[in-house]
Amino acid sequence: ARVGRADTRSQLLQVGAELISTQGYNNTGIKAILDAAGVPKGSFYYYFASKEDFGLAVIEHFDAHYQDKLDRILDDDAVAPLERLRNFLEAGITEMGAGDFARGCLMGNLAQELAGQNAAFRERLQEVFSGWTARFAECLATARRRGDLAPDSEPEQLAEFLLVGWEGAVLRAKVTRDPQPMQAFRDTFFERVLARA
Amino acid sequence: ARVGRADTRSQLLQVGAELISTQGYNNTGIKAILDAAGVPKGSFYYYFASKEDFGLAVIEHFDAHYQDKLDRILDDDAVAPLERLRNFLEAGITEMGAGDFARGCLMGNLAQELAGQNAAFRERLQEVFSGWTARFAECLATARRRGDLAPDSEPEQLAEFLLVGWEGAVLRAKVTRDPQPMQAFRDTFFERVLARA
DNA sequence: CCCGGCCTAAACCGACCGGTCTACTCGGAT
DNA sequence: ATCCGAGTAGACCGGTCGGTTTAGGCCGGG
Repeated sequence: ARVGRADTRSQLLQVGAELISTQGYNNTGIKAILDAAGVPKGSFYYYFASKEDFGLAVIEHFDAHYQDKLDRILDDDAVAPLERLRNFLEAGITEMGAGDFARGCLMGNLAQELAGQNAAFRERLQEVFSGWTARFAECLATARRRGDLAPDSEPEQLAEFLLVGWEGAVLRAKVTRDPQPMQAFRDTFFERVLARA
Repeated sequence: ARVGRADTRSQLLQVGAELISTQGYNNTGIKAILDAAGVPKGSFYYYFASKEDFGLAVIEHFDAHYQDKLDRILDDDAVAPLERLRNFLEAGITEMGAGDFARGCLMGNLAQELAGQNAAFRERLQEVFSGWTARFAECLATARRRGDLAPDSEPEQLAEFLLVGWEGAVLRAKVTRDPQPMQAFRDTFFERVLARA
């Protein structure tokens, strides 16, 4: 039973992540999450102190799973480092297509809605984004070491540029409803930003 | 009186734009807009059929004013075209600072919250973003004609890249609460994307 | 066998949501 | 002098919001 109960918590986080990434945080009521998960209200406030506490837990939950994805793609030693980055972007395009280009990046959604107003969310999101850029930078540094990037390239700067541009491309794709902005960003990034060897 | 009344409408749009750009669309109630504007509820539904209708009018209102700003900066013949683009980015950084990096881009906010769910908003935002990239592309084409950009540069592609990256930089700045992401994007964009002559 | 705590279950709360409705003010045309 | 419509004013509506409370089912340890 203990196990089944722990599942209730993570099921709420899972369902919450899906609803928030499609509808946004403010527009997703607790009741909607509960209904979608088939869980009564009492359970929600047993596991979470408030909606804010829940939202922060959703970030935690999402980030943990996303780290696994980054491990799988960006630490794949069978693939050249720049190709790993390309695979990461490709995976993002596929995911966006799977959600009909209506979902977007959960962390981006939360940042847009809450970073300006809520310090706790802002600080946690800052950590998540910093973590992602660190992973990109790591990959880019490896590429530079192999000579796939010019020696004067700055991995951290390029990594931040990638994160920022990619989030923007995802946002743009939500508006166009097609993969074109993401594909165009990917191509321009590789051809005009990274092309330097 | 007729004039004073027309002002009520645009005052609602103005106040609405401010509140939405700081709090988001879903999180901004009509009552909050009314209170901030000192206008009773009856007037709101006299001028606007619904909150959605109001939101679309806010886009219209904002876009019209933004076109003026783009005219002033991007058509400034006294300045070289690439410098005009730089001035545009600089103005954005200044504006973000004036709002303590908590406000962000109104169109970006609306896109993030509504593009995935509401077709009317998505289509209108698509037009706005297309209009902006067209202005950027125009400026970039002028630069290419002057020889400030390599002849094989593609203005439209670069313009889309700029829009996307800039929206992402604004989002990132909301999280870091400082101008660094926007400055870094600007520098990398000019040094590594446009540098080619 | 029964106790005590984990967890479910849902009725319930005040506040607030978007939206409706009616009463009213007031300036200009007749 | 009157009337008419533009626009103001705000009470009011059903529904939903985030959050609280009370009750009880389930299950392991004594």
